Amino acid sequence: MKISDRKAEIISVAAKLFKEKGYSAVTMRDIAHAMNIKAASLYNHIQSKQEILVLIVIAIAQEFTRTMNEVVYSNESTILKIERIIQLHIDITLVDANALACLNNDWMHLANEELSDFIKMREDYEHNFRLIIKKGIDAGEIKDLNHDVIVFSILSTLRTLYLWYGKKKSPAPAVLKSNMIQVLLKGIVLNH
Amino acid sequence: MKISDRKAEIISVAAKLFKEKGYSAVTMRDIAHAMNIKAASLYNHIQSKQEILVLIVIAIAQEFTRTMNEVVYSNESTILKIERIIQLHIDITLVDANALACLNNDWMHLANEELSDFIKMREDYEHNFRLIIKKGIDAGEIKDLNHDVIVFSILSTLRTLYLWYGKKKSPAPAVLKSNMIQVLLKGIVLNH
DNA sequence: ATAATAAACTAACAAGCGTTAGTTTAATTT
DNA sequence: AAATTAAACTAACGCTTGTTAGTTTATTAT
Repeated sequence: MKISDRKAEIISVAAKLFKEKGYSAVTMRDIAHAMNIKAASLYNHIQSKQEILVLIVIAIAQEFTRTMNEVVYSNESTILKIERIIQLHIDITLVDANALACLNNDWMHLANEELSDFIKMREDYEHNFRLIIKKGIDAGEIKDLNHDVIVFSILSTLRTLYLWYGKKKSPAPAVLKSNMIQVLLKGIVLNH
Repeated sequence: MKISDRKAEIISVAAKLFKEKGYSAVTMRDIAHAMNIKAASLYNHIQSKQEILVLIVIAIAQEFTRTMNEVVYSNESTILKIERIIQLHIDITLVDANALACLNNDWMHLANEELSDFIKMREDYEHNFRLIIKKGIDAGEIKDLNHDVIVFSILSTLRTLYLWYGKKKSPAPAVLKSNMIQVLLKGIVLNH
């Protein structure tokens, strides 16, 4: 089941519109108009509006899941694991900020297996990240603060990166990464 | 122009539904059904679906604006200013998590003056927070890192607090505050 | 040249949308 | 008791929604 160029184009255009107005507020006629065709013509390439959302969201969710599974049980230090998760979010933000917006805002409009699959993946992702933090605390690498506060402070920053970094892509990715490591791991106050 | 109890109830119920599915996906019949009345009956209390959104979003946006204006030019230290902003977000999250979700996800469905007013308020808020950070860096209180990274790392954490803290309200607000100050200002790595 | 295919089109559908008009019911005020 | 009011109701409106059916057009393969 390969995805044709035209189908990929529809998905890309739809993702951009979904980011701007949300899945429910975007009509098939909106998507068609953005491609200079009629709404009915979209159905030569896709099966339904739902399918577009599924293809946008699930692909990215799987990419997050795959890398997280690779990181969580590796032999690296906690710091290095977190750095790899930061890198993961930056990479995906650079490649597909629009799809990330859909994943964050429109996942609840998935249905049936896709909805439960997504929720499972999201729960696992948070669970694994919490595991990394827990082990870091046990190993004396991370401060013993409330786990939720640590987990969601970092995750929410990474998850909403697309909101401000998606458009301008400044500073350069490498600078962004090192700055985020500084801010998220070592804080922002100067100790003198 | 006072808001009657019943009108407030509609706004509250709507905010909860908007949080779950987004403004566009929630119908007037959904809201009515959640109140055990018919959709047409809602119009005895409100003028339109739009008005509900406006009342939810603008009230909270103004509260953020008011406190930020109070903080930004005060004579406190940068650290204390940031702590007051953290407190502000925690307070509003505790009182009205649903409305915060609307503000974050559905503001783009505002129209006309309300839309431009909101965008102005949001820009001003970010601008003022950036100003706090800048002055903190100049004063040698804050590390000289990329301003956007600092601003959005903190803001995105505060803005999405409702996602995980809204329901459980654990840890207690005071603990949450001190932990967030720790994490956001001093980082999470142990230095030995 | 002919056939086959991909991808656009027009027209229309049933369902759902926000909203309005007019009416009924029940509580409160005079 | 009568009048007023608040807040529900039924019924319907014009419009938009996602989607289907059948047709036309242009490109590619034989």
